[in-house]
Amino acid sequence: MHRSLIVEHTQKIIQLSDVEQDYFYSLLQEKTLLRKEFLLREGALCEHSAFVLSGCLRAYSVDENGVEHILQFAPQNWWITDMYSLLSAKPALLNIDALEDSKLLILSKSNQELLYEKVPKFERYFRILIQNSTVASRQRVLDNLELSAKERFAKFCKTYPSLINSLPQKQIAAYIGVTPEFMSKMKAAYLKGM
Amino acid sequence: MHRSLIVEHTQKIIQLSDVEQDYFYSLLQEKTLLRKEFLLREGALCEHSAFVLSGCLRAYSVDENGVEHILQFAPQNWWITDMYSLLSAKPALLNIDALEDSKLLILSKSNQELLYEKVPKFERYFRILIQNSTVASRQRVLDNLELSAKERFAKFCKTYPSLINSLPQKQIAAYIGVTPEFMSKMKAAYLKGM
DNA sequence: GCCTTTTCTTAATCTACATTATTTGTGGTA
DNA sequence: TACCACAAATAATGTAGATTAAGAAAAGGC
Repeated sequence: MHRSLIVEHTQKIIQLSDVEQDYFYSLLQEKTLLRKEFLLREGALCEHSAFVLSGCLRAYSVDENGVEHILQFAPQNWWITDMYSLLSAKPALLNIDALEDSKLLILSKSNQELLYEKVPKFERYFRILIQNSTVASRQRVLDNLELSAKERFAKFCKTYPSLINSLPQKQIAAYIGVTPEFMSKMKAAYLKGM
Repeated sequence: MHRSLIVEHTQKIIQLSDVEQDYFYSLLQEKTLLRKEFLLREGALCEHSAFVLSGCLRAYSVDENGVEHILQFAPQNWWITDMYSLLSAKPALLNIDALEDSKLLILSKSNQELLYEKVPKFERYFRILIQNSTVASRQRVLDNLELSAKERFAKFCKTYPSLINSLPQKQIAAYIGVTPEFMSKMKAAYLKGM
């Protein structure tokens, strides 16, 4: 069942034979992460990517005042990693931890390279995922430049309707770039306007 | 000479035979863009990527108040496109124009697909470029969340020292996300502190 | 089912940066 | 040589969102 989730995900992008599917799956390692447990800590070397089978993770950094800023949420069917550390082999700038108990499939960097070598189609699979990720993060840069906090909040609600109800409000505040206090204020104003 | 610039660029990432180089180059089309001329306008379909041989381009969007926000500068040896429009075949959200007279090599979407098919190594080439672009834009999201305008300015100076002197100050302001007036103020304070 | 910890709300005050307006400098061109 | 469009500097005023502080509500752990 775990297997079918990730296989379905790849099949949306590339066509794999049964043998290729088996080989891919053999390179993955199951892992359970409890709420608040870390997959990666700032300063460590990131040597894996993780595919989320259930639960939800987040990637974030902590600024000099101890405030957390969230780069990415990873609910079911999302990949998450510190791509900077993974590619450059330098210490991670990000923390990755679980917002709730989660099940993962781990792909190590070396297995990923093996995969590219043995099944070159995966170059395409990951290229397309990364393309989508680039489009999204570039759009987010623009959103931060041109939208007000209220507009970013409204856009988040529209883009990730399922996350709005499943995540603590303060986590969403740390994603859209406002304090929890201001987030609460915005939400109150938003509800009043309905 | 134009040819050697882009060939050198690919050779840093993948190894190509002479035949493959020739084939790649045959899919490219030279183009000159004068200062202020557009490569792409918001609302149009983006069907190309461009490699900059000389000069400098920028990708930006215009908000509801008519203010420009710059997503990317593309000086020599950079690729630029509206990846969202290119991939989704939906109208572009970005404008791309030249900040100075520029020479480009254009790769059409259909030629890029042909290239992937004929020389699969290019899957790797573009995957790696896009990975780097993702890392950079994700880091920029974090910078916008956790750094003050002054810190973003200082970081820009460190990251793109050559652009600081070649670009108008107001373009840099539109990139780091402040008004030209505040940019001027910051610069004065920055110079006083030296 | 209780206790602890975390999350959310409200409100007063504060500040980084925007807005508006005016002035000065500068390369292109007629 | 003067003109014009555009880039940059300076300064007064305005505001979105931060900070601080406190109490209320909800959720997790045992």
